[in-house]
Amino acid sequence: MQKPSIPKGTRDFSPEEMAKRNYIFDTIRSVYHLYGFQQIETPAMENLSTLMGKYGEEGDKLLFKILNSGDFIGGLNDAEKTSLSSIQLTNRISEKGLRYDLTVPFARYVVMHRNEIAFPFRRYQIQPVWRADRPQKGRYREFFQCDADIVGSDSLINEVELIQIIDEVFKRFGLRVRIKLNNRKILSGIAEWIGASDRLTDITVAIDKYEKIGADLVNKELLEKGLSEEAVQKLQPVLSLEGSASEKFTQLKNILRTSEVGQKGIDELETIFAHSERLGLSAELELDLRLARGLNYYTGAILEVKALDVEMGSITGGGRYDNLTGVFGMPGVSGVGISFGADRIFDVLNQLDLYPKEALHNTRLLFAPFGEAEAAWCLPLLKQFRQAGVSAEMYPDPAKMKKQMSYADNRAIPYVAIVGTTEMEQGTITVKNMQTGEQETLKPEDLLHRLTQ
RNA sequence: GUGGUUGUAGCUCAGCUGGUUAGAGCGUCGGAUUGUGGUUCCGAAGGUCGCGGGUUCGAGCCCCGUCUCCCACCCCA
Repeated sequence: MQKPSIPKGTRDFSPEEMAKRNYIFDTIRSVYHLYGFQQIETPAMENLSTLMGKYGEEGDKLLFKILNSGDFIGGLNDAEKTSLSSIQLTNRISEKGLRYDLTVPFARYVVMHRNEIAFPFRRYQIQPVWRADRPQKGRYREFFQCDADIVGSDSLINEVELIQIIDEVFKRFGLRVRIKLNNRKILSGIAEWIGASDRLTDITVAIDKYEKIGADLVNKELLEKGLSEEAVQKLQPVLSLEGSASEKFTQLKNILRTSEVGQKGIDELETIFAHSERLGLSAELELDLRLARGLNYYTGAILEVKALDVEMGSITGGGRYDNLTGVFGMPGVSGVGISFGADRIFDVLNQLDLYPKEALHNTRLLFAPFGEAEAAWCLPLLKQFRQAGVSAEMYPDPAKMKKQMSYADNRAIPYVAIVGTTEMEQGTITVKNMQTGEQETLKPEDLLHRLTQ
């Protein structure tokens, strides 16, 4: 018999891990509700035609494809079997794929349900997504995203609200973060200004690495991508802008004074900054002109969140996309959204051990009967405690007290109710506090009262 | 997808230049203790040495392939 295993980049979650993960999901969910977002779910698999071409060439490669059911090879003749390229063959034998993110399926959802939706539509969605990426620390092939989007509204107030949500969620986690903001329109303006409008994607991909690899290597990459020496030189003062957001805005306005789109981007960000500063934030809010983000459907504000106290990639991302539903035949709908990376947040909270004790809820009371008669006597009590909201369980087998005690110890159950013939006769329970080791004999209703105070 | 690295008990790891029956700690289970856990003592179970092939009288160790883990790219949560 072969040892069992699970696919590369996937994980099992133990009860303890699930308690922690649910704490994360519950926290995010309750903040979403607080801000008036409604939950939807979409299927794990989508038609490949929905997914392909939405994430760029790289993204298409990372899609998990599902083999057609039945005799998927039957429709091919012998010549096709040998002559088709693997891409052509894929198109013939696979027409479904696992979702790569939640945003594109959401766009598909909005188009299909446009007549039922009241716009502006504030929806959230917490589901797993799959990417055929090579796994690494903080990178899995199956992971959860926690998306919130607002579609059908151009207002920058939506961006401000999403930033408030991010701030509130990380405040509740007790995690210090920096929210980095930029705007694709500013990046367009910069590309225009250095005379390389057509190279926007290459520029954004390169400068996105600035923090990691430094100015020299970014410039080297830009030159390799075919930008002129002059254009790269012209870019330098923009990339190295320092100071507060307002100082950066002042300088940027001057640099991009001839670029209409650039000015628009600056105006948008200034509005978002002004509102956010007025409302107040616990997190740091930073204008980062080197922030670019890969997903090429973003058209306006873009944002990313970094944890301050631990080394980890971005733990939340988002931005505005002006025409995501356009590819599904519904033009003119603007949306803006964020996505919490639950799996990375999980890793970060683990490293810093930031879980509140009460979040890792557990059985509070274990009934430890000496035999079957005692167990039967305990059953109604068990029900009574549960009805009063005390999470309780009973050791079901007639086992030695030592074994029942070590079970309670192992499960970290704080109270054990010991019931033997003496207790049954007297109608009492002997309760042991597992932390202090103290033990006393009480009437069941007194114990119940104590545990529900 | 490219390059590198790793894999021995449930976990963390030893294992000599290739040489008899592959070890330790922790954990698990049983007992010391038939009404009491966390400490202590005694004992036991648990391994096709990731998988497949090769070299050799002989392979955990050498060679090839493959899978996995981790790291750097690519990209991203």
